Amino acid sequence: MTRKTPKIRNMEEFASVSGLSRPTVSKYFNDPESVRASTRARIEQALEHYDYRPNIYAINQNRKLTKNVGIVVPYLADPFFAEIARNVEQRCIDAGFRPTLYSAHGDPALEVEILDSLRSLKPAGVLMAPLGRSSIRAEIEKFCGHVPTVLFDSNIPDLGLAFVGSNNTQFSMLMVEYLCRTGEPPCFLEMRTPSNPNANKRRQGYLDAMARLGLEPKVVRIDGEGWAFEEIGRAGAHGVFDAGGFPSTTVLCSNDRLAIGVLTACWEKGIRVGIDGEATIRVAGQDDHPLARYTCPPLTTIAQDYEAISSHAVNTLARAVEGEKKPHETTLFEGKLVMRYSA
Amino acid sequence: MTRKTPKIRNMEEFASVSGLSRPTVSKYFNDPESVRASTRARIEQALEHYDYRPNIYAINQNRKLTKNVGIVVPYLADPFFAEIARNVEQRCIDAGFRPTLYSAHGDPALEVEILDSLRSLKPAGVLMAPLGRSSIRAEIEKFCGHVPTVLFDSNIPDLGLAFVGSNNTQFSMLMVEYLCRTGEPPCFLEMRTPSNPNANKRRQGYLDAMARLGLEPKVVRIDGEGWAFEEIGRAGAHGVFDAGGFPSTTVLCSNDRLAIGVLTACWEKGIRVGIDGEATIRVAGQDDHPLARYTCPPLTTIAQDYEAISSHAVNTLARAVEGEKKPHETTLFEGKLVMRYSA
DNA sequence: CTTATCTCTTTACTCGCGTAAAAAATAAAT
DNA sequence: ATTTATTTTTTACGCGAGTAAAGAGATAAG
Repeated sequence: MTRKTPKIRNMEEFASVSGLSRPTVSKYFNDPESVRASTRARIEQALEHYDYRPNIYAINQNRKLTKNVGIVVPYLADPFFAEIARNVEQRCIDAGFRPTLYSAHGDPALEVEILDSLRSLKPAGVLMAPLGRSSIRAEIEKFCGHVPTVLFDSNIPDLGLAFVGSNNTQFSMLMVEYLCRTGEPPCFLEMRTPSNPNANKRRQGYLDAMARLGLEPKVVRIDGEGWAFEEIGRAGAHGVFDAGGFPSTTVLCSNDRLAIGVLTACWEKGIRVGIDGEATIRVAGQDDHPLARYTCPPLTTIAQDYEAISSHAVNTLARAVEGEKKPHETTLFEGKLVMRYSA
Repeated sequence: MTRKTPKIRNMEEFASVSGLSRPTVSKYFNDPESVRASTRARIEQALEHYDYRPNIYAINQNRKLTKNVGIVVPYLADPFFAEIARNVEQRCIDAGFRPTLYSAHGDPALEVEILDSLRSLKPAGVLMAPLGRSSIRAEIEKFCGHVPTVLFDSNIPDLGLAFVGSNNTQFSMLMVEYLCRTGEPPCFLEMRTPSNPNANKRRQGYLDAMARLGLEPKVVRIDGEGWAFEEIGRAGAHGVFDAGGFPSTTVLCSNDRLAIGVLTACWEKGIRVGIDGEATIRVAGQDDHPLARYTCPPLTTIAQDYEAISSHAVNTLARAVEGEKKPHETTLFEGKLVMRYSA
C-alpha cells in the first residue's frame, strides 16, 4: 500500500496534481484508451499517490445513460435464482457494467416498485427474471419502453429486447423418456396455479412425450400459493398419499423444490424413494437446484445451463446497449439429464 | 392509472406546473412535513398528473451523505444469508433508506472491491456480514473509518459501530444439553479451517458444555476450503466412515449445511439417521437453514433469531446515522432448539 | 384592524463533471 | 525542416438539484 497523501476534492484538483488538464483526465476516466499511452501512465501513477475517484453522482447527472445495470430476480432466497444471479452479476462486471441486484421476494407489487426505482437510476439496461404469471404485464411493458431490458428464465411473450431461458418442454420430454426407459411411466406433479409459465411448458412437454410414447398421461395437481415450494410439495404429497397415492410409482415433479418437499413427505410416510430394490417410488425433479445433489436420495433432475443462459443474456443486453438493433428474439437452451438415485 | 400528461424535465418545470417555486418543491421532497398542508396537497396532486421524480444523481451530488445503505453478505447463494439479507433489506426500506445488496461470493478480494465501490456511493451507512476469518481486516477497518458500519452474523472484534449476531456458544451448549439428555453424548464435526469465527465459538460451546457435564469431548475435523459446505460435509463424513466411523453415534455439526452433507453421506453409506429404532446415528446442525425442515430426516437444529438480528442491526445503524454516539457494542441473540427427527 | 409569525418566492451561488470549440502543443511522416 | 495528423489545453457553458438570504404574502393571534 502506498500512502495516499492529501485528499483530492475533485477532478480539477486531481488534474492539477497529475499535471494535466481536467478535460483530458475526464476523457481518461471515460475511456483510458482514448488518451496517449504516456498520458495514461501519468494519470495512473497519480492515482497511486492520491486517493481520488470521480464522483459517481456528478458523472451520471448529465449522461443520458449510465453504466448501471439492474438485475431483477423473483426470489433471491431460492438458491436457483441466487446462483443464476451470481453468474449474471459476474458477467455484467466483466462487460464493464455496474450491476445492482434486486429481488421481488415473490411479490408482484414489489417487482413493480423495483422497476420504478430502477428508472430513476437511469440504467443502461436491465436483466430481469419476471415473477411470471403474477407479474403485472402492463407495468413491465411500460418499463421496457424506457429501458433496454432482456428477460430471462421466465418469459412474458414479446416483452423487452429478448428472452433467454431454457427449453422447458424439452426438459420434461427428456426426463419422461428416461423414466419410461428405466421403469414405470411417470405421473406429473405440479401446483394447481403455477407461479410461472415455465411450469406450463413443462406440463406440455410431459403430455407431448407421453403421447408420443402412446402412454396415458396422468397429471397430479396440488394446492398452494406463493414461493414456499418445498412446503407445498410436502403438504401436497401428503394429501395425495392420504387420498390413495400417486397414479404411478414414478413421480416427475415440475421443479426440484417441489420434489424436495415430496421427498420429505415420503420420508415422513416411511416410503422408500429411489431406484434400488427396497424403494417403492421414484421421484424426479427439474432445474438441478444447488441442493439436489444432497437430498436423500440425491435427486435425479434436469440441469439448466446456468452459464449459457447468463452469458447469452448479458451479451444480448450488451450488444443492444451498444446500439445493435434486432427484432425480439427468443433463445432457449437445452437441459441435461442428471441421473442420481431418486429415479 | 391517471394518464400522466407531458413529460417533466426537472424540478423547475414541475414547480411551475404545480404553481409553486422550485425551492418550495425542493423542500417538500426533502421532507414533506416541512411545507404547509395545503402546499403539500398541491404538490401531491401534481404528482398524480405529471410523471416526475427528482434526479437522484443531482440530489446526491452535493449532499455529504445520501439515503443509500449497503448490505454486504459473504455468500448470497447460501439461503441462510439470502434470508437474512431479505429481512435486513426490508427493514432498511421501512427505515427510509435505499438499500443495495452485495455478495462477496466467498471471495475476500471481492469483498474489498465491494467496499471500495461502496465508498463512491457515499452511503449513509453499511450493514455488513464479513466473510470472517478470511476477511481482510485492515481494509475493512479503513472502510469503517469512512462509513458508519454495523457488522452482523460474523464478528471482527471492535470493528465498526457495533456487532449484532447470535450467541454461538450458547447454540452449541443448548444442543449438547439436549443431545445428552436424549441419547449418547455427541461428537462435534467441523471444518479444519472454518471460514468464520462463529465456528470457533460453536466448538467452544461444545467443549464447555461437555466439560460441565463431565464428559469427554470429541472433536472431528474435516478438510475442505471454500463455501461448498454440503460437499465438504459429505466428503468429510465419507472419510470418517471409511476410517472407522464417528467416535459417537451422535454427531453435532458446526452448521446445517455441513449437516446436510453428512446426511447425504449417511444415505450413500446406507446408514439410517434419526431417533427411531432403526436408526443408528443421530445428526444435528445449527442455524435452521431454510431447507433444514425438508431434509430426510428433517434436521434437528438451533434456530437463529433472524428477525431480532436484522431488526436490531438496522436500528443500531439508523440511530448512528441520526447522530447518536455510542461506544462499540456487541449484541448477541439466543438461539432456539428446533427438534425434528434427525436427532 | 394591527401585529407577529409562518410560509413561500426571488434571486443567486454552489457542486463535480460532461462536453463542445478553438487554439496550442506534440508526434509522426515526408 | 516542413507538413500533417493527433493529442492536449483553454475557455466556457450546461446539467438538476441543494441551499442561503431577503423580501413578499398569507395566517393566526391580539
